[in-house]
Amino acid sequence: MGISKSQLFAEQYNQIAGLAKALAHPARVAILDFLAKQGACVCGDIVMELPLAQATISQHLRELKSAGLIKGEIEGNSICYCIDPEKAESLIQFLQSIQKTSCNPAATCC
Amino acid sequence: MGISKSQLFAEQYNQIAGLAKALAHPARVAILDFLAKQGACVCGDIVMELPLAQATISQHLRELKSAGLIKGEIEGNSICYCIDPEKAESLIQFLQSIQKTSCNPAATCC
DNA sequence: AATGTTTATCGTAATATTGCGATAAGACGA
DNA sequence: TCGTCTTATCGCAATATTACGATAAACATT
Repeated sequence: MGISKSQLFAEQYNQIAGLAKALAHPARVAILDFLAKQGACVCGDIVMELPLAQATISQHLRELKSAGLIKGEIEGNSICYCIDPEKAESLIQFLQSIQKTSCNPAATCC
Repeated sequence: MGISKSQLFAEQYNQIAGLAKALAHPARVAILDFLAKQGACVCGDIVMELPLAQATISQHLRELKSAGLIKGEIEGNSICYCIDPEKAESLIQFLQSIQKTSCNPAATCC
C-alpha cells in the first residue's frame, strides 16, 4: 500500500539508497556541481545561480547536508557550504563493484 | 506548487539525477547487488530474494532498465537480467569530479 | 487445445517529494 | 535599538513514488 518498506532491507542498501536519493534531483546535482566548480566554499549565492526560490534551495541544501554530502558552517552573517567528499566515496565504491561484473560467458543473453 | 521544474536545469544535471533516482531505493540497490554477486545474469529469481511482491519487483526492474543500469533479454520462458556498466560510469565520474574538490585554504569554514 | 510458469501491466490506496509564499531567527551595521 | 541582510522553517497545494492484488500476455509442456 505504498508504505516504505525500507526497514526490510539491509542497512548497507539503505545507506547507498539514501545517498543516491540526495543526488536524485537536478537542483541538488547543480548545487554540488556549483560548489565543486567554485573550487572551495561558497557563501550563500547559490540562490542566484538556480531558477528556484530561496525557500526551495534551503530545503535542498538541508537534504544534501543531512545526507552528509555537504558541510555548512556559520560565517559571520551568512552560511558557508562546501563539499564533504567522504560519503561520496561509498557510493563510488558501490557503483564500481557492480560495474566490475562481467557477464557470464555461459549465459546467452548478454 | 510541487510541479517538477527539471526542464529548467541543464541536461547534464537531469541525466545524473535520473541515474541517481534509479539507485534511490533500497530494493533497487539490492537488485543490482544481487545481479552483481551472481556474476552475470539471473532469470527471475530476484523475487525469491527480496521481501516484495512480484508486481513490485517488476516495477523496480523496469525503472532500472529504463535508466539503463540493467539489460534484460528474453531467455525462453523467462527474462534474463544483467548489469549494464556503461551508464554507471557517468555517475562515477560526476561523483569523482565533486570529490576532487579540496577546500580553499583561504576559507576559514572547512 | 488445455494447463502451468513467468513476467508485465492496470488500477488504486497510502505515502513522500517538490515548490513557494509567509514568516521567523540570527547576525551585522548605523 | 532599529532596520537590513541572510538563511531556516512552517503550512499548504500539486505531483510523484511505492506497493500490491488482479489480471493479461507470452511461452513451454502436457
